[in-house]
Amino acid sequence: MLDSGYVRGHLDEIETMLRQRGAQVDLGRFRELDQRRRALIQQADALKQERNQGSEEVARRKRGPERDSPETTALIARNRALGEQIATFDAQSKELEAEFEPLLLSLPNIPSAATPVGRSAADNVEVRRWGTPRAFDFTPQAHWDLGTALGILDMEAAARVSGARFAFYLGAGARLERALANLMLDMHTGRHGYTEVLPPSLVNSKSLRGTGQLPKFAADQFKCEGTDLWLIPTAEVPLTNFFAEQTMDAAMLPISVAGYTACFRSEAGSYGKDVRGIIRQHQFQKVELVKIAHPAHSAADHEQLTRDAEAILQALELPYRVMNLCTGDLGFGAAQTYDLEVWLPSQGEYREISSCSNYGDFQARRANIRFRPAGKNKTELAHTINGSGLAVGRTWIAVLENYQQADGTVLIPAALQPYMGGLERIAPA
RNA sequence: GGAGAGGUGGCCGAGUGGUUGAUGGCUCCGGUCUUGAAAACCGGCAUGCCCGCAAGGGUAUCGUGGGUUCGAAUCCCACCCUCUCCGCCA
Repeated sequence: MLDSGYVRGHLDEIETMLRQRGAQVDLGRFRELDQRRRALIQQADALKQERNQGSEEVARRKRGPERDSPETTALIARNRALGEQIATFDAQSKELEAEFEPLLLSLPNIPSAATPVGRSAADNVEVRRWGTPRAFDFTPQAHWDLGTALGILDMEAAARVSGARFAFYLGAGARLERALANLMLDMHTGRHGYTEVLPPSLVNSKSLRGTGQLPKFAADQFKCEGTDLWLIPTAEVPLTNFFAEQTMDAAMLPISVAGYTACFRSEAGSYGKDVRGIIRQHQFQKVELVKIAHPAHSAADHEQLTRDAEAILQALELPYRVMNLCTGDLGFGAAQTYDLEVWLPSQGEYREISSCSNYGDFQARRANIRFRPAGKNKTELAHTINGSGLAVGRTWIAVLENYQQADGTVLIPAALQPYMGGLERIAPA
């Protein structure tokens, strides 16, 4: 969420920003509601002041000889009348807030200066590249063919049991998922200084509002019928909201947490080539990294978190590149985002496997995440940063496709073998 | 799920209708003292919104939402959460 006073003072700038994002938001409506709202507040507050002074006067009289004088009675009557006027104003105010607040909550974050201006993913800027895509002397298979033939992936069963966009992982396939998650968590907690957190998979709507999924993106989430509970679309939601309504000591920043969870996204619709396989699922597993940062250091912390995610790809020896997302491709709440894209041989291109974003104070303002600067008593909004470290399902795909052999077997990357009970190769059962 | 107790500021903890945004303590910040530190002492220390260049002023907030009242942290209702006991369960 943006600061409403800031928006008021920077309408032109915000308009430019929205255009660069390709967003459609009616700022004229904002201006109108904001003006009416402030006028209403001024009138109501003036009446409330009058009433409060009246009540104090009544209290004073009640203690003295005038306690039941006609003047006192008249004063009480006048206050009652004021109360009725105030009630009218408050009702109007409430109605107006019901439109104003969602409008404010639906404004996306302002891209940071480090974010390139552009229309779409085609305008994202490549920052660096690691590894070289392997040269195949045979036509590499897609992960769904490989996985099905190896008996480690069963999408037909998932369609019967759950529906489209779910998967069963079997045998070495299930183990591979678990091994990847363990490798990632071990590296992040052991070498990168993150504290492991196992959060709830269901959160309330307040938390989703805190991280920015609500109110705008309700349709992308799964909600549990008859409750205020939602399946988390990413561990970012519980991990970030863990710090909601909290005031951190500046000396503790940045706070780094990592969690492995299932993620649930409704994402109903068609995605071209992604309708096949497990690139896009209603449920996938992910290791998520979250940092609560000092505003002065959040850019550096964002870089570090991105490097931490990259370290996993390097450990697995998977070729990837880092993209600095342009304004047109930037997520709703992000000020700057680095996407990590892993090489997928069957598609002959780099595909997103992690998204590392600095949110600035956008989420912190919604969730009220504060810190107390050293030497000061005043608290300030913290910055929040998060990123996948990594999306385990897509890492599973990358391992299968990049390590496949001509005979249809898949070699296990050296770093992963200890997590696979020493298994060096996945072959048909 | 049932019964009981309770939710107050960064933390602990007073406060059952009228200078209570809230006593006191702790933490923290500034200062005095000290070679330095500690201790002691003095002062300061919640947040949102509105007006204001600012100083400052106003308003709202004692789990959340309603209600009663001239006036609510205090009374009433609903909901949420925590704790204790029971039930159920991995």
